[in-house]
Amino acid sequence: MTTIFATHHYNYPQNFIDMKPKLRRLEQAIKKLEANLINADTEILEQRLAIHLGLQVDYASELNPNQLLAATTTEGKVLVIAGAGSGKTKTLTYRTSYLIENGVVPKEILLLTFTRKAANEIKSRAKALLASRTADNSYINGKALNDITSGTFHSFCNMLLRQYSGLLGINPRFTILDTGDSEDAIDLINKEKKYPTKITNQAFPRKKTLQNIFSTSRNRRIHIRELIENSYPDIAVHIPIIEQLAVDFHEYKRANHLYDFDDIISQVVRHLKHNDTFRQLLQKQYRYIMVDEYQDTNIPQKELIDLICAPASVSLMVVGDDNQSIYAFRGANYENILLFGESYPEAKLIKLEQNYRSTPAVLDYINALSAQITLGYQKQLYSGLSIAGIKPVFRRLSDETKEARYIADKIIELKPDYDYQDFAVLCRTSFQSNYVQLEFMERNIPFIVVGGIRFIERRHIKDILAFVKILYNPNDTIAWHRILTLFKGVGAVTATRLTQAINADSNVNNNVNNNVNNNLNNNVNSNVNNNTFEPLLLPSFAKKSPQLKSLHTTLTKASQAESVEIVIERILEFYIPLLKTIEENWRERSEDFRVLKNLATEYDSLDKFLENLALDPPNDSVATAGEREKGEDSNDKVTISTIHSAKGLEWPVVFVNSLVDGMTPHHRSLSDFEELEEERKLFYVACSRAKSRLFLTAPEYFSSYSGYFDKPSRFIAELSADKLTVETSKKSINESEDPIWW
DNA sequence: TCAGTCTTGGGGCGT
DNA sequence: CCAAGACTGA
Repeated sequence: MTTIFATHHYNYPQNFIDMKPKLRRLEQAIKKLEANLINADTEILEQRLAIHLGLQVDYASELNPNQLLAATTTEGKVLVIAGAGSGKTKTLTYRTSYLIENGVVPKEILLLTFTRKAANEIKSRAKALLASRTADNSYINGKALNDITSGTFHSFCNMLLRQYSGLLGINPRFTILDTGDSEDAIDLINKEKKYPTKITNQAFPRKKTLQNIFSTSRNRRIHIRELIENSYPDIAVHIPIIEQLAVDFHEYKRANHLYDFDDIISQVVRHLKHNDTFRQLLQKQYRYIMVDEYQDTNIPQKELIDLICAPASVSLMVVGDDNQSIYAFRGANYENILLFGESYPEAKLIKLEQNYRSTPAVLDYINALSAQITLGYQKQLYSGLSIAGIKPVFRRLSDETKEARYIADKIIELKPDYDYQDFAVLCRTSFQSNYVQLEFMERNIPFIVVGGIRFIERRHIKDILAFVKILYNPNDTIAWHRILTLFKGVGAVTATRLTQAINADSNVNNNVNNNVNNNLNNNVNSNVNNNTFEPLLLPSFAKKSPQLKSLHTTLTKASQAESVEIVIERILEFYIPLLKTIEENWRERSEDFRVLKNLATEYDSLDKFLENLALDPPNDSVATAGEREKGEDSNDKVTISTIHSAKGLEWPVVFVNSLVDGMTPHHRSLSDFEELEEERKLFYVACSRAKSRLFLTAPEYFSSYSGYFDKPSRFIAELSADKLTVETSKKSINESEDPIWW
């Protein structure tokens, strides 16, 4: 095979520990399930549809044979391998409609996805499908679909915890800790406990590392000791303290009605295991379960599904693409999809391989990438298009700025044939989008940024939300701590004491409230008794800062507000003067508050507001949100996105930049076989977003504290040369010679 | 106990 | 290169 680069130039290290035993087990599971592959057999399908002659939707003519097979296979356990662009959402939509048309009660359907957007899309498309044909004598109304339970794993479990709080014996008024909140909590506990963390020269890990260890340990079911010994050997001396801290952290969250992202899933799993009534209730209610993006589930999520689907009578269809598992860093376990046949020996396998997205030239490239992935179900995407299209282009440029300039040039060059919204620039890290953003600003190319530093992670937004959290859950010690330490004169020690004093009070109030009524509805669901904040006024605390009295007044006023928006308004009256004293760019930051207030108008209760911000955070940049307010709401913009955020989307013209070995694949994943495979899949996801044009670019070098990188990405280097066009300033290259730009 | 200064160490993707 | 931690003086 002729590769693009002479391989002797590029010796990419490959010193992995022996993966063979693990790979062999996975291979066997795959092989076993491959034996249960079912293919569209027209005769059988016709029979299947003939039984229901009165169907409103013409499934057979609107779906291809395998899509039809998937949509009409309604019983048992099924894995659908849906390649990129193979009409996965369409298939799920038609399957939903088919279930309803066959008399399945919408309440019995559970649809789990990874983004709320995907869930809503399937539901609303199915609704439209049925509604559009119900003009005459229909027996079904699209509205019935509102009763389908759909959402992300997190929103589903969050709903269960609140709805069944009585049965589960928990307080439904919990608040959700995001990753940053969890880190703060861990730090706080660590400081309070005063464990001997400095007895050796080896520094005690930071809160971020600790949070990561705790989360990974839970999501991958690895004991902390083992995890540290394998992945963080430097800090092994601290294992006993870290293990103790994990216990403390857990108890702290339970005591204060705090749930982090992992708790939301894991606690439901725990209750499902131990509470027979709860488990049977769910098994009885959800008879038809569909799971999207199954390759990205983690162990607790898989357990959740397995527990509900344990009875043979519960129908389960999981859909995914093992080539696109790119979330191992947050605990996703790519083995779930590969071992499906091991969990369900009777399971059937269906494959969707016809691609409706890309031209044959692009498809040829992504099939070649797919072939480089070591492990997975057999698949070969094919196109129905007869025109080959244009091969992907690879271009190397001297640095990141030139790379951005090249992208801008190309967009301007192609603009006559496309709209701005037809272009996307996909970056490995959100940081890399900065160069592109700068260049686009200079060149007046309109753009929207997806992913990256998110709105709710900004300090001032988190501050405001901390006030709201207190009003909702006065036990939210993390929020209290955050607010109290804003004041001059109040530090960690005073904040902790004050928080404890308040907590002692509100715990009493809470217990009373819980026994009486879980559904307080007088105002915006505030859980606050007026005396909850009394400790702020105690002379011993009040003398520390005059702000504490104002805080008391503010919280009391806000707790009586009649809408979420007014709650925010009251908080801002207090907070903005404070912000002026701590941030020079307070004016700039204040812009964000308008966005926050706008968001608030969409909610009529504090819990929905907080819940949605935590579980489905807005990821638009504030710049775009501001423009939208000003009325510049043209959608004709180039998308700049991380590859992760681009999953599931498509554009006619796609640019993937930073294709230097060390950026893509990321240098932190080079020494681990599985992580490297995931990087490869990430590149596969990026390339398979393109419909007709794909541009791959790489700077000459990339240097950072972690090293100097100057080889082109191995993912490009290892492919046969005829799959893409290498573009140079002099047009094409002479294959026998090293081009000057190497 | 707080807050300001010095030092070290970590930097990725996101529900 | 920036942010989080350690140190230190008030």
